[in-house]
Amino acid sequence: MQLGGLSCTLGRFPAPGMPRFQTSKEPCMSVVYNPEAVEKAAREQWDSSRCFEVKEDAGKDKFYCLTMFPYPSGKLHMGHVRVLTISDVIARYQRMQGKLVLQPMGWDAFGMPAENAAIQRGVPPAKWTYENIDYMRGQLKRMGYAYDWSREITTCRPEYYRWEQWLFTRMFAKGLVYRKNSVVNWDPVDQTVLANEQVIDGRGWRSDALVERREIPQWFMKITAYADELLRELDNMPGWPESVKTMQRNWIGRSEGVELSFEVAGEDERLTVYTTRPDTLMGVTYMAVAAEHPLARKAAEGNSEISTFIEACQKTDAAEATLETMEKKGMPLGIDAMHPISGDKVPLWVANFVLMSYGTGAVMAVPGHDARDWEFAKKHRLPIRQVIAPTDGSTIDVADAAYLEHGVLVNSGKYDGLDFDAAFNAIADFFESSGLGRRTVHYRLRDWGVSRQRYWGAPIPIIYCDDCNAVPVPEDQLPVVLPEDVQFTGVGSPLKDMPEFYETSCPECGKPARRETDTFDTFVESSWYFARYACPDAKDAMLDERAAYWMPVDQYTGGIEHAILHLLYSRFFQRVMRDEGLVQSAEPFTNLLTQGMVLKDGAKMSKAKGNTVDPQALVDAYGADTVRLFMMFAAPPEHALEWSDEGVQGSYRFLKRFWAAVHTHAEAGAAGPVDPSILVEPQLALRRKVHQTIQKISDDIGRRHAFNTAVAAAMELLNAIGRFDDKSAAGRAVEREALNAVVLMLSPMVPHICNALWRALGNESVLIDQPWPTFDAAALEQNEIDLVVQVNGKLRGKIRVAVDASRDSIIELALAEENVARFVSGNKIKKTIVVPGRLVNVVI
RNA sequence: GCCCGGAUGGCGGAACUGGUAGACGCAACGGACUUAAAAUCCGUUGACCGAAAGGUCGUGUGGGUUCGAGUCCCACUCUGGGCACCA
Repeated sequence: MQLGGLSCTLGRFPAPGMPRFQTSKEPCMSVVYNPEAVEKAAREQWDSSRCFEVKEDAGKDKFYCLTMFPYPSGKLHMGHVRVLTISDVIARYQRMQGKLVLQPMGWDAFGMPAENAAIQRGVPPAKWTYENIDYMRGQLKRMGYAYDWSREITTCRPEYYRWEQWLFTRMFAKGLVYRKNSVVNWDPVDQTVLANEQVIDGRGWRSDALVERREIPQWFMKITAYADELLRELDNMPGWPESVKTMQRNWIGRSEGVELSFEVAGEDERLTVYTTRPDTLMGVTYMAVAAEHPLARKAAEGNSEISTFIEACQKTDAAEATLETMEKKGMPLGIDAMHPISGDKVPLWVANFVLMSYGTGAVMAVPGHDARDWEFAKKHRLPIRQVIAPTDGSTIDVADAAYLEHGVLVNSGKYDGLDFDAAFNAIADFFESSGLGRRTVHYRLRDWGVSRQRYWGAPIPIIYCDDCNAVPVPEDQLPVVLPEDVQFTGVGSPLKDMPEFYETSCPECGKPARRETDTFDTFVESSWYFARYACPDAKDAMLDERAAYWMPVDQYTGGIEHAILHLLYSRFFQRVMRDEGLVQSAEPFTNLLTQGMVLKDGAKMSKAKGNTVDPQALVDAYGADTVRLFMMFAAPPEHALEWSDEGVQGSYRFLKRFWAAVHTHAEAGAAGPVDPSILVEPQLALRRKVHQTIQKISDDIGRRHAFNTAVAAAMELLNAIGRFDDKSAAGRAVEREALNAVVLMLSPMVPHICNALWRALGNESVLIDQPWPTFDAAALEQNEIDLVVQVNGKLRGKIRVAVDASRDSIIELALAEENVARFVSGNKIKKTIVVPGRLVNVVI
């Protein structure tokens, strides 16, 4: 971004105060808008009164307003500014509604970027993180966000993460965590585990080596134990966007199906598969197993072609998107399974798209009625058999494409003629009665793997003992503190080279034992921080009774990119905490606002892409209010916002006009209260506009969260005030009421300038404690309104009618309108539609 | 590949419940002020036809429903997000 030129023209603001307008009462106020001075004064006022620090008060309506806390990446970026401003506007608006508003801030402080910085610049992750936090905290304060800083949380501090270690041990006791093998991306050159993000086109980002799938033992949390509740409760969450709920429903992916087993020639163990389409069972023409499947391994022993293929299968990363888009490859194993009903031989293949860790590691293939199976069968010339026909009797050819709909069974022996439900039940019954299978409910959702082979994370509180196996660290030995003074090289975790960290004794038998050196996924910290803000200083418990007061969060705001993982994990943790007796509510977030991303050059702003825009330069040039205003005005909050450097000036210009309008009015002297009974038409019109605008902005902010149209409405009103030229006492009273309303209504968005303008208008009170303005219905009343007249749906004229005009008199006026009459003349009117208050449509 | 969004002037967007498409702002152009520039103020600005009145077209593409569609339905195109180790 090029702001060098800007600072030349904008860096030299006129010195505060021009003698002509200076008053002794407000030394830094003048008709020249000086954002730096105005904002500093407001900040000092808020800081010294500590007005955003809140204490629980059972007698008051609480409002917990929260933003997804930032990762301390170095400095604020536009995405932060956008979401934090949205949340701040809501918080300040709710305060004006009389609520006791909690708006806390903290740091999602563990994560990979700190390790990357350590590798690149040799700074220890802890030092880098704490320095970033200090810098970014300063930036947030400069933006004027209404935070209760006394509740600040930093997740890399032991006093924070000790409680998630504690919860983990509680979950261990309840059987909600377990250890199993799972796949990671292994970089064979750097000898390290890579994040999916660090794999580019199947190669390690630094080493450029082909990444391998490797299985290692890892800890899992049983989120699937809550799958059904997490799914069902979505139906009772009206405060969440439908799109997010739909994404979560699909992610959880509940399906009802049948688990059934096939006999394998020469094997004792049967091969089990899960299917939601048992009705297509007679169409199975082959089966596929994962490369890691024991049957594949066994077949590879005497066959170098198969073992080469299996090796090749493992030379790929573990991301689902990769698996789904890569070329589907497979090889026959030379082993046959037996079809459980027909007894036919079904060839067994090994395939690269089947994963051992998902489900049973084996699938039955019905190429006639499954798109992926169809493609694979075509490629490998496997038979495709039609066993389902359309219910409407039409014919299809499975040689052209798989038929995916439910239908009637054909070519299925005794099951022929059955529909989906009947066939499902008949075949499920067959397996259940023969003991070879059973009906099951299956979830796409998998248990949450929380182990990370990284240094900069919270240590997993487990001790491995040769005799006692994996033992959780006892509560009185928590926290397991992550050493912060380490040599970080990037090859493996330094914890693995620190005997002083991992050497310990078994809590159960006392023998020498070894600590777990893996750390938690950073999503663990972000899955409960919202509750900890209620009682950040609680020493003896994860949460105390204050959490019951503040939770659930009334308004949660964050990026749509978190629609699934973070929000689902948080919903899971909230339930774990509930079952531990720590909170009451099952759901952590009552209302969710997912703000769109700030894009630059059509892509998400990220350090990795190098397309970030630094808000600091804008704040330096124009002040925080201009940046806040622009972010609110540029787009509705849910939309992606394509960043453009232009347009910020427009917001700045508006604030200058706003400032000048208030001061010009105030310089002219006092103004009394409005007496509606003596107003005449232009005064009534402005007053009507004022109260219309109050009505609109209240709805825009309070209900719709449409901050962009709220700003537009305020701009319109200010334009109307500018055109209003009435120096009479009544005129000045109306203008004063109008300006007071604009200041109040813009104050959540641009709080600093409004703080100053409120005083300039002669108000002695503190702006942030003012109630939100209410509109006067009497001021909205009108005698006449304009209606649009259409002929056959096309706009042909406008008429002005009395508000209470009858339908007949409206039609009469409409037909009399000159242009309308021209289009109607000589035609028979078929019908006339009158939409009260809007339009007349004459159909000819 | 699968799931969830989006597409409206030169640009960001408005139109909330199917009822005046383009509010508000940016940019551009013209004018005022100025020695000049910046800042500020005033005006014009969807395309086309017309002297004007007014008309025709127009909300990614192609169909449909309706008196009336940016909005609802069907089929596409392009594009953003997510896909379990970025946060």
